[in-house]
Amino acid sequence: MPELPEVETVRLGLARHVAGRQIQAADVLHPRAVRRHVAGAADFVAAVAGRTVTEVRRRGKYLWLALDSGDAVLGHLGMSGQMLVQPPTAAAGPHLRVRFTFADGGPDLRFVDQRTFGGMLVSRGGAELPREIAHIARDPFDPLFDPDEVVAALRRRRTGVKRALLDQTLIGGVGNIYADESLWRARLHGDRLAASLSRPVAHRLLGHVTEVMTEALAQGGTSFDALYVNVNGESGYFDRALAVYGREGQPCRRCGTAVRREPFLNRSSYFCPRCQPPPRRPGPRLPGQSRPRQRAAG
DNA sequence: CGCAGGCCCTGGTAGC
DNA sequence: TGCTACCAGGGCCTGC
Repeated sequence: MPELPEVETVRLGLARHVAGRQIQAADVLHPRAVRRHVAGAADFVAAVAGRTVTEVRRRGKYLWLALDSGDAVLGHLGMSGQMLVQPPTAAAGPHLRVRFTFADGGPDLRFVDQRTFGGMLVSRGGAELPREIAHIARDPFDPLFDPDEVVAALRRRRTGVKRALLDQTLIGGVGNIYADESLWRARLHGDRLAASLSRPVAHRLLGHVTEVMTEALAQGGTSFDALYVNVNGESGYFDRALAVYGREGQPCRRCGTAVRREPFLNRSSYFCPRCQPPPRRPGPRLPGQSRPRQRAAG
């Protein structure tokens, strides 16, 4: 699933293959792909036609093409989105949602998204930073990312530390995979109350977050070639390096204890029950804490 | 305002 | 074989 390292890999690919080129036209093949462009698909298309891509930028899991008009084509890959650079003659796959052709007659940019959680919009005047994502916090790859500030904010949260890590208004770019991996490295259970972490422990956790995503980016960077801007939907080459995510029942790489999977926010958390002991709960159950599977009412 | 949880969506797969 | 249920899950939205 595309998290920060994967999105940054895509950004690098787009910067290489799309920056500096003039868009000839855009074609929206599925309305849901531009559902967040409230002015509609026709307006989206009109806003990009004839514009030149000046830069490709990113914050957290969002990325955008800065245009010479001052606008931006803002995109999010969701769970299954891909930005593919393909020859205009390449056949359209079943999940092609938006296609951009270029005035130079070179490769198209194609937004392909099976599950349609992703999408695009044109942000007016958003070339520098789209206002639509002003609430997204800086991510660890951002030069202005301030660990002290994030640690302070984290320690103000009265919720589980994993929930806090996934909150994009606190820290950008962390998803389920890297949250679990970071917590394993820090030997912390995700249900630990964020506010209960000491300042040094919180700093150490943040260091692991940065470290694991940096390592993943280094792996992701190896896996795209000239005409294919990699996302590949899966975890990429980094999946073989994962310590806990997706490894239910397999031995912890540190202590050999079987990795456990538990329901978490209608998805899963993976952790080592020995290295990452669940917090004791003397009082009422912590909200958001893992609990046995419950069926939704209805 | 902080926080919890529902919902959106589809293809692959497990189970019956 | 064909059906159902489940799974992946980021972010927006609502409600408390």
